[in-house]
Amino acid sequence: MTTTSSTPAVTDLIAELQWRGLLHQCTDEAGLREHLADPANASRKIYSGFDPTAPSLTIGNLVPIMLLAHVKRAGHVAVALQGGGTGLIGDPSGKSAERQLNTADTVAANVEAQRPIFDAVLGNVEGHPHAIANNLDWLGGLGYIEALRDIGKHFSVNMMMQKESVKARLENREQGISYTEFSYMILQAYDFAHLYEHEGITVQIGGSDQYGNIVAGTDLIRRKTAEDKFFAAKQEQSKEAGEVVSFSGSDYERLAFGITAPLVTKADGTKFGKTESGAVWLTADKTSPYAYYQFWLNATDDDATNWIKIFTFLTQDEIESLIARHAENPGMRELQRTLAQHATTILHGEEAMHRAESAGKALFSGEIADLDEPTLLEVLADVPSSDHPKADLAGDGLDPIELLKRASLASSNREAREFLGNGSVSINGAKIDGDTRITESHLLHGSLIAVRRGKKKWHLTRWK
RNA sequence: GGGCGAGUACCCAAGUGGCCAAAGGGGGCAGACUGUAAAUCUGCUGACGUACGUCUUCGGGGGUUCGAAUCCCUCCUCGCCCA
Repeated sequence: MTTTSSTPAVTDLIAELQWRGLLHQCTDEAGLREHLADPANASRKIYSGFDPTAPSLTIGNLVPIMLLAHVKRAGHVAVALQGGGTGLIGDPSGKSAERQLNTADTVAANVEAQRPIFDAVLGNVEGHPHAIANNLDWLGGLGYIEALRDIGKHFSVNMMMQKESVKARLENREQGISYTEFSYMILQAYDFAHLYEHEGITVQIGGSDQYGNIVAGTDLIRRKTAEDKFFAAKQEQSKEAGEVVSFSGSDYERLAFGITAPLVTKADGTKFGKTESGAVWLTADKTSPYAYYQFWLNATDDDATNWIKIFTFLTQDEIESLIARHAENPGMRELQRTLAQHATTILHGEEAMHRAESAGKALFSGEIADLDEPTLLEVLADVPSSDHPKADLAGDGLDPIELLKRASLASSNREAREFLGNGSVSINGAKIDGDTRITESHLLHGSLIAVRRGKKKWHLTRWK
């Protein structure tokens, strides 16, 4: 699906981000508009950085990835920068306490584990092929003396202490901040400068908590790179024209730009991307496509209204009419369903989305008894399972209390009785009570019994 | 270093000798309703037992008492005030 057609899906990146609610701050909006619209440079290179603090990324990190996707759709080149070097230091932004340093091996493994996520999301977006870089490639060999002389000289400690990420920690006497984390900003700024110099990357995007780091980068570029290249060119140009050399403020600003996206929130004020069972991850090993689909499907009306703009590529018209239809008949939950379908497809592909969708339909209706064996196994693929001897079902059969304990759906006899008394247990979709004996007649396809407790907790038992 | 105050279950919080496995709220689990929602209502919520019950728990340790979350001693932690 990757194409390089001359007419991009999105003609104005800034406007696109704006209506989607993805534009929070910009270092120089007018300048950036001009920069992106320059017909001589139709394709700008734009990057966002990702911290390898875990072997996967969470749904919160999806926002800057979606920003990169829009970059690509707008005909520019999207670059995902993995922080294999900066991850060894630790970003204090948004952190109230000093962090435990990860080992180099852990960081390297995390970088590897996160990489497929970028290909998964960006790979299917039309536009110029995206790129993935790792800042360990240039930070790893950076000498301390060299860094202090070439980079550190451009940073005022006074300015650094004013940055929100640092200030918060300086004001907190309990926590403080180590020199290591204090220096993080310098490294991230250096990344931008390096990418600017060597790769021609001119725009950095990120979450709103990254604004300080991003500005540090544009500042460094102005001080470091600009003084050599830009002004030499300008001087040459002026000499030819016989003019007196002069620099205006805007000359400085037009070199590199930063955009941030707002922090995605939930209408009820709780943290976005958390469920009862923890964070929502972007890899199937940590959050299955089924669970991922369910996360989006369970969005409230207000949240779905905001999120569908952020996490799908549907057009403004499509979204507006969808929201209108939803307002007429909210019970249909077409809005949530569309969000879940598109978001799941973007990350896990269409096939996985369909599987997740039909699994959800079967599991929530409870109508699984009539499914053929392959379908049943597929529907229950993400559900915990266990093996048991078939002989236990012979004769009188098995006590349902025992079954619940074996399926880890109850932790004691007392609890099991409570659930059975509540009418919250069903087998193969049919409710049972404490008197129901589990026998061979309950077996589906000769070897399977699906147990459900409550609405959402399933367990598959296999009998041999 | 001195003075005062506080530490109770997953969290907040009441309880100041027996009626305390410990009020109330939150959270959690489950049921009804519903849109796999929100709101609402109901039940459960230390553990184990069908149950009269048994065991463990009110910062740690020790003591007084027939009996302690509650009284005494001591230690620890936190907060506020003074040095």
